[in-house]
Amino acid sequence: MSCASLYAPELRARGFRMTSQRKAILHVLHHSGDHLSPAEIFERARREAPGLTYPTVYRTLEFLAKNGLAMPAHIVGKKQLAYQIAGESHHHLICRSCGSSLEVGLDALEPAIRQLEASSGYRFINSHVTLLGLCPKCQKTAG
Amino acid sequence: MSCASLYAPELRARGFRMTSQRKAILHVLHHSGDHLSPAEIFERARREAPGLTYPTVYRTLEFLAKNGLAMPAHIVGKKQLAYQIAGESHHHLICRSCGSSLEVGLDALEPAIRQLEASSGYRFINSHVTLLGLCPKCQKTAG
DNA sequence: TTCCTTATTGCAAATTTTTGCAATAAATTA
DNA sequence: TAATTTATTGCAAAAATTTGCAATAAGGAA
Repeated sequence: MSCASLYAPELRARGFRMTSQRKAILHVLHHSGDHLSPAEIFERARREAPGLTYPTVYRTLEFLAKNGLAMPAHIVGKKQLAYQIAGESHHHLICRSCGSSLEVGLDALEPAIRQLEASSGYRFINSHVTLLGLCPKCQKTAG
Repeated sequence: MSCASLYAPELRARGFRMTSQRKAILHVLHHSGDHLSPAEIFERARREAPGLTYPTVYRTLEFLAKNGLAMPAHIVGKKQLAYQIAGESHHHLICRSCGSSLEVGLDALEPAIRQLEASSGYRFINSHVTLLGLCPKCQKTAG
Protein backbone atom coordinates (compact mmCIF):
# COMPACT_ATOMS: atom_id res chain seq x y z
CA MET A 1 0.00 0.00 0.00
CA SER A 2 1.50 3.20 -1.17
CA CYS A 3 2.02 6.16 1.07
CA ALA A 4 -0.04 8.13 -1.42
CA SER A 5 -3.20 6.41 -0.27
CA LEU A 6 -2.85 8.50 2.82
CA TYR A 7 -3.72 11.51 0.73
CA ALA A 8 -6.37 9.99 -1.54
CA PRO A 9 -9.38 10.41 0.75
CA GLU A 10 -8.63 14.08 1.23
CA LEU A 11 -8.50 14.62 -2.50
CA ARG A 12 -11.63 12.62 -3.25
CA ALA A 13 -13.56 14.45 -0.61
CA ARG A 14 -12.91 17.63 -2.57
CA GLY A 15 -13.91 16.13 -5.90
CA PHE A 16 -10.38 15.48 -7.15
CA ARG A 17 -8.89 12.20 -8.29
CA MET A 18 -5.91 10.20 -7.21
CA THR A 19 -4.01 9.32 -10.36
CA SER A 20 -0.89 7.28 -10.87
CA GLN A 21 1.01 10.48 -11.67
CA ARG A 22 -0.07 12.15 -8.45
CA LYS A 23 0.71 9.01 -6.51
CA ALA A 24 4.21 8.90 -7.93
CA ILE A 25 4.90 12.56 -7.21
CA LEU A 26 3.50 12.38 -3.69
CA HIS A 27 5.56 9.27 -3.10
CA VAL A 28 8.72 11.05 -4.15
CA LEU A 29 8.02 14.11 -2.03
CA HIS A 30 6.90 12.06 0.94
CA HIS A 31 9.99 9.86 1.03
CA SER A 32 12.51 12.52 0.23
CA GLY A 33 11.23 14.96 2.82
CA ASP A 34 13.63 17.46 1.35
CA HIS A 35 13.17 20.32 -1.11
CA LEU A 36 13.21 19.02 -4.65
CA SER A 37 13.24 20.87 -7.95
CA PRO A 38 10.70 20.05 -10.66
CA ALA A 39 13.47 18.36 -12.65
CA GLU A 40 14.46 16.15 -9.74
CA ILE A 41 10.86 15.28 -9.10
CA PHE A 42 10.33 14.46 -12.75
CA GLU A 43 13.33 12.14 -12.84
CA ARG A 44 12.40 10.26 -9.71
CA ALA A 45 8.66 10.05 -10.24
CA ARG A 46 9.13 8.82 -13.79
CA ARG A 47 10.44 5.54 -12.46
CA GLU A 48 7.09 4.79 -10.89
CA ALA A 49 4.97 6.46 -13.51
CA PRO A 50 6.51 5.87 -16.95
CA GLY A 51 5.21 8.28 -19.54
CA LEU A 52 5.07 11.08 -17.00
CA THR A 53 5.61 14.44 -18.68
CA TYR A 54 6.93 17.80 -17.57
CA PRO A 55 3.65 19.68 -17.90
CA THR A 56 2.06 17.15 -15.60
CA VAL A 57 4.81 17.58 -13.04
CA TYR A 58 4.38 21.35 -13.01
CA ARG A 59 0.61 21.17 -12.91
CA THR A 60 0.65 18.56 -10.17
CA LEU A 61 3.04 20.53 -8.01
CA GLU A 62 0.91 23.62 -8.25
CA PHE A 63 -2.16 21.53 -7.56
CA LEU A 64 -0.60 20.00 -4.47
CA ALA A 65 0.50 23.41 -3.27
CA LYS A 66 -2.95 24.89 -3.69
CA ASN A 67 -4.39 22.01 -1.73
CA GLY A 68 -1.93 22.20 1.08
CA LEU A 69 -0.18 18.88 0.41
CA ALA A 70 3.08 20.42 -0.74
CA MET A 71 4.88 23.63 0.05
CA PRO A 72 6.70 25.66 -2.58
CA ALA A 73 9.83 27.50 -1.56
CA HIS A 74 11.79 30.00 -3.52
CA ILE A 75 15.37 29.94 -2.42
CA VAL A 76 17.21 33.12 -3.30
CA GLY A 77 20.16 32.20 -5.44
CA LYS A 78 18.55 29.12 -6.93
CA LYS A 79 16.66 29.66 -10.10
CA GLN A 80 14.14 26.91 -9.68
CA LEU A 81 11.21 26.88 -7.34
CA ALA A 82 11.51 23.89 -5.04
CA TYR A 83 8.78 21.80 -3.50
CA GLN A 84 8.58 19.87 -0.29
CA ILE A 85 5.90 17.67 1.24
CA ALA A 86 3.74 19.61 3.69
CA GLY A 87 4.22 17.71 6.89
CA GLU A 88 4.51 19.37 10.24
CA SER A 89 5.07 23.08 10.13
CA HIS A 90 8.67 23.85 9.58
CA HIS A 91 10.52 27.01 8.86
CA HIS A 92 13.62 28.01 6.98
CA LEU A 93 16.50 30.29 7.61
CA ILE A 94 18.19 31.12 4.36
CA CYS A 95 21.45 32.94 3.95
CA ARG A 96 20.98 35.58 1.30
CA SER A 97 24.66 35.50 0.48
CA CYS A 98 25.69 31.85 0.18
CA GLY A 99 22.22 30.34 -0.01
CA SER A 100 22.84 27.88 2.78
CA SER A 101 19.69 27.04 4.62
CA LEU A 102 18.78 25.77 8.01
CA GLU A 103 15.51 24.11 8.82
CA VAL A 104 14.06 24.76 12.24
CA GLY A 105 10.98 23.89 14.20
CA LEU A 106 10.10 27.37 15.23
CA ASP A 107 7.84 26.78 18.16
CA ALA A 108 8.30 30.33 19.25
CA LEU A 109 6.31 31.47 16.25
CA GLU A 110 3.23 29.39 16.92
CA PRO A 111 1.62 31.64 19.51
CA ALA A 112 2.05 34.65 17.24
CA ILE A 113 0.47 32.75 14.36
CA ARG A 114 -2.51 31.67 16.44
CA GLN A 115 -3.02 35.23 17.50
CA LEU A 116 -2.97 36.37 13.92
CA GLU A 117 -5.53 33.77 12.91
CA ALA A 118 -7.84 35.23 15.47
CA SER A 119 -7.38 38.83 14.38
CA SER A 120 -7.41 38.31 10.62
CA GLY A 121 -10.02 35.62 10.19
CA TYR A 122 -7.59 33.65 8.03
CA ARG A 123 -7.00 30.07 8.96
CA PHE A 124 -3.50 28.73 8.47
CA ILE A 125 -3.28 25.09 7.60
CA ASN A 126 0.39 25.27 6.91
CA SER A 127 2.62 27.92 8.18
CA HIS A 128 5.82 28.13 6.30
CA VAL A 129 8.08 30.88 7.34
CA THR A 130 11.14 31.78 5.38
CA LEU A 131 13.56 34.13 7.01
CA LEU A 132 16.22 35.69 4.87
CA GLY A 133 19.44 36.87 6.40
CA LEU A 134 23.14 36.25 6.72
CA CYS A 135 24.61 33.08 8.15
CA PRO A 136 27.48 33.40 10.63
CA LYS A 137 30.09 32.60 7.98
CA CYS A 138 28.86 35.24 5.53
CA GLN A 139 28.56 37.88 8.21
CA LYS A 140 32.35 37.94 8.29
CA THR A 141 32.85 38.01 4.53
CA ALA A 142 30.02 40.24 3.36
CA GLY A 143 30.26 42.61 6.27
CA MET B 1 17.83 63.61 -7.35
CA SER B 2 16.52 60.16 -7.86
CA CYS B 3 15.40 57.97 -5.03
CA ALA B 4 17.89 55.43 -6.32
CA SER B 5 20.79 57.51 -5.03
CA LEU B 6 19.65 56.38 -1.63
CA TYR B 7 20.86 52.93 -2.50
CA ALA B 8 24.02 53.81 -4.41
CA PRO B 9 26.41 54.16 -1.47
CA GLU B 10 25.42 50.78 -0.12
CA LEU B 11 26.16 49.15 -3.46
CA ARG B 12 29.44 50.95 -4.02
CA ALA B 13 30.64 50.04 -0.56
CA ARG B 14 30.34 46.42 -1.62
CA GLY B 15 32.15 46.91 -4.91
CA PHE B 16 29.04 47.05 -7.08
CA ARG B 17 27.99 49.79 -9.45
CA MET B 18 24.91 51.93 -9.73
CA THR B 19 23.85 51.77 -13.35
CA SER B 20 21.00 53.49 -15.13
CA GLN B 21 19.20 50.15 -15.39
CA ARG B 22 19.44 49.51 -11.66
CA LYS B 23 18.36 53.06 -10.95
CA ALA B 24 15.29 52.64 -13.12
CA ILE B 25 14.31 49.33 -11.55
CA LEU B 26 14.87 50.56 -8.02
CA HIS B 27 12.84 53.65 -8.84
CA VAL B 28 9.93 51.55 -10.05
CA LEU B 29 10.01 49.25 -7.03
CA HIS B 30 10.47 52.10 -4.61
CA HIS B 31 7.54 54.13 -5.87
CA SER B 32 5.16 51.27 -6.44
CA GLY B 33 5.72 49.74 -3.01
CA ASP B 34 3.62 46.84 -4.21
CA HIS B 35 4.55 43.44 -5.56
CA LEU B 36 5.39 43.62 -9.23
CA SER B 37 6.07 40.91 -11.76
CA PRO B 38 9.19 40.99 -13.92
CA ALA B 39 7.02 41.91 -16.90
CA GLU B 40 5.46 44.86 -15.08
CA ILE B 41 8.86 45.99 -13.90
CA PHE B 42 10.25 45.73 -17.41
CA GLU B 43 7.44 47.83 -18.87
CA ARG B 44 7.69 50.57 -16.28
CA ALA B 45 11.45 50.73 -15.97
CA ARG B 46 11.87 50.85 -19.72
CA ARG B 47 10.42 54.35 -19.75
CA GLU B 48 13.35 55.61 -17.72
CA ALA B 49 15.95 53.32 -19.18
CA PRO B 50 15.25 52.84 -22.89
CA GLY B 51 17.03 49.85 -24.28
CA LEU B 52 16.48 47.90 -21.09
CA THR B 53 16.23 44.19 -21.81
CA TYR B 54 14.55 41.26 -20.12
CA PRO B 55 17.74 39.45 -19.12
CA THR B 56 18.85 42.59 -17.35
CA VAL B 57 15.57 42.84 -15.50
CA TYR B 58 15.83 39.26 -14.26
CA ARG B 59 19.47 39.58 -13.36
CA THR B 60 18.91 42.86 -11.57
CA LEU B 61 16.00 41.54 -9.55
CA GLU B 62 18.02 38.59 -8.37
CA PHE B 63 20.93 40.88 -7.64
CA LEU B 64 18.74 43.20 -5.58
CA ALA B 65 17.25 40.24 -3.74
CA LYS B 66 20.66 38.83 -2.89
CA ASN B 67 21.70 42.21 -1.57
CA GLY B 68 18.64 42.74 0.53
CA LEU B 69 17.23 45.66 -1.46
CA ALA B 70 14.27 43.74 -2.85
CA MET B 71 12.20 40.85 -1.61
CA PRO B 72 10.98 38.08 -3.88
CA ALA B 73 7.64 36.51 -3.13
CA HIS B 74 6.12 33.48 -4.70
CA ILE B 75 2.39 33.72 -4.55
CA VAL B 76 0.70 30.35 -4.88
CA GLY B 77 -1.64 30.50 -7.82
CA LYS B 78 0.37 33.09 -9.70
CA LYS B 79 2.94 31.72 -12.03
CA GLN B 80 5.36 34.59 -11.87
CA LEU B 81 7.66 35.39 -9.02
CA ALA B 82 6.95 38.91 -7.80
CA TYR B 83 9.32 41.45 -6.34
CA GLN B 84 8.85 44.23 -3.88
CA ILE B 85 11.17 46.85 -2.47
CA ALA B 86 12.63 45.79 0.87
CA GLY B 87 11.44 48.50 3.20
CA GLU B 88 10.22 47.86 6.67
CA SER B 89 9.53 44.26 7.51
CA HIS B 90 6.15 43.24 6.32
CA HIS B 91 4.37 39.95 6.16
CA HIS B 92 1.78 38.35 3.96
CA LEU B 93 -1.26 36.28 4.53
CA ILE B 94 -2.17 34.48 1.36
CA CYS B 95 -5.30 32.48 0.73
CA ARG B 96 -4.32 29.25 -0.90
CA SER B 97 -7.71 28.95 -2.53
CA CYS B 98 -8.50 32.34 -4.08
CA GLY B 99 -5.03 33.82 -3.88
CA SER B 100 -6.21 36.96 -2.12
CA SER B 101 -3.54 38.41 0.07
CA LEU B 102 -3.40 40.63 3.06
CA GLU B 103 -0.34 42.55 4.08
CA VAL B 104 0.27 43.01 7.76
CA GLY B 105 2.83 44.50 10.04
CA LEU B 106 3.33 41.53 12.25
CA ASP B 107 4.85 43.01 15.35
CA ALA B 108 3.97 39.91 17.28
CA LEU B 109 6.57 38.00 15.32
CA GLU B 110 9.46 40.27 16.06
CA PRO B 111 10.35 38.94 19.51
CA ALA B 112 10.37 35.38 18.18
CA ILE B 113 12.65 36.42 15.35
CA ARG B 114 15.10 38.18 17.66
CA GLN B 115 15.22 35.08 19.79
CA LEU B 116 15.98 32.95 16.77
CA GLU B 117 18.79 35.25 15.71
CA ALA B 118 20.39 34.66 19.05
CA SER B 119 20.08 30.89 18.96
CA SER B 120 21.00 30.31 15.31
CA GLY B 121 23.75 32.84 14.75
CA TYR B 122 21.97 34.03 11.61
CA ARG B 123 21.31 37.73 11.33
CA PHE B 124 18.06 38.74 9.69
CA ILE B 125 18.17 41.94 7.77
CA ASN B 126 14.78 41.37 6.26
CA SER B 127 12.19 39.13 7.68
CA HIS B 128 9.52 38.29 5.23
CA VAL B 129 6.94 35.90 6.45
CA THR B 130 4.39 34.38 4.15
CA LEU B 131 1.57 32.51 5.77
CA LEU B 132 -0.54 30.31 3.57
CA GLY B 133 -4.06 29.51 4.58
CA LEU B 134 -7.70 30.07 3.84
CA CYS B 135 -9.36 33.46 3.93
CA PRO B 136 -12.72 33.77 5.65
CA LYS B 137 -14.63 33.67 2.35
CA CYS B 138 -12.97 30.49 1.13
CA GLN B 139 -13.37 28.75 4.46
CA LYS B 140 -17.08 28.56 3.68
CA THR B 141 -16.68 27.40 0.08
CA ALA B 142 -13.75 25.03 0.30
CA GLY B 143 -14.75 23.57 3.64
C1' DT C 1 40.09 65.28 -17.47
C1' DT C 2 41.82 60.92 -19.44
C1' DC C 3 43.01 56.24 -18.84
C1' DC C 4 42.30 51.72 -16.86
C1' DT C 5 40.05 47.90 -14.71
C1' DT C 6 36.30 45.02 -14.51
C1' DA C 7 31.29 44.90 -13.21
C1' DT C 8 27.41 45.03 -16.03
C1' DT C 9 24.74 44.96 -20.18
C1' DG C 10 22.69 43.42 -24.69
C1' DC C 11 22.28 39.99 -27.93
C1' DA C 12 21.20 35.44 -29.45
C1' DA C 13 20.43 30.95 -28.17
C1' DA C 14 19.30 27.44 -24.68
C1' DT C 15 16.46 25.94 -21.14
C1' DT C 16 12.55 25.96 -18.23
C1' DT C 17 7.72 26.69 -17.46
C1' DT C 18 3.02 27.43 -19.11
C1' DT C 19 -1.02 26.85 -22.14
C1' DG C 20 -4.78 24.96 -25.40
C1' DC C 21 -7.00 21.18 -26.68
C1' DA C 22 -8.07 16.46 -27.91
C1' DA C 23 -7.50 11.91 -25.85
C1' DT C 24 -7.50 9.25 -21.60
C1' DA C 25 -8.80 7.21 -17.38
C1' DA C 26 -10.70 7.73 -12.33
C1' DA C 27 -14.74 7.33 -9.77
C1' DT C 28 -19.64 7.10 -9.54
C1' DT C 29 -24.06 5.03 -11.10
C1' DA C 30 -26.90 1.61 -13.13
C1' DT D 1 -19.49 -5.48 -14.61
C1' DA D 2 -20.51 -1.96 -18.11
C1' DA D 3 -21.67 2.73 -19.07
C1' DT D 4 -21.23 7.64 -18.00
C1' DT D 5 -19.29 11.87 -16.54
C1' DT D 6 -15.63 14.88 -16.30
C1' DA D 7 -11.05 15.58 -13.97
C1' DT D 8 -6.62 14.81 -15.65
C1' DT D 9 -3.05 13.81 -18.90
C1' DG D 10 0.02 14.07 -23.08
C1' DC D 11 1.30 16.44 -26.99
C1' DA D 12 2.85 20.35 -29.45
C1' DA D 13 3.51 25.04 -29.40
C1' DA D 14 3.97 29.42 -26.86
C1' DA D 15 5.85 32.10 -23.31
C1' DA D 16 8.96 33.01 -19.60
C1' DT D 17 13.51 32.68 -17.65
C1' DT D 18 18.43 31.70 -17.84
C1' DT D 19 23.08 31.50 -19.89
C1' DG D 20 27.55 32.50 -22.60
C1' DC D 21 30.11 35.82 -24.39
C1' DA D 22 31.61 40.02 -26.62
C1' DA D 23 30.76 44.96 -26.13
C1' DT D 24 29.90 48.71 -22.95
C1' DA D 25 30.27 51.91 -19.26
C1' DA D 26 30.86 52.91 -13.98
C1' DG D 27 34.09 54.27 -10.75
C1' DG D 28 38.74 54.75 -9.25
C1' DA D 29 43.61 56.17 -10.35
C1' DA D 30 46.87 59.00 -12.70
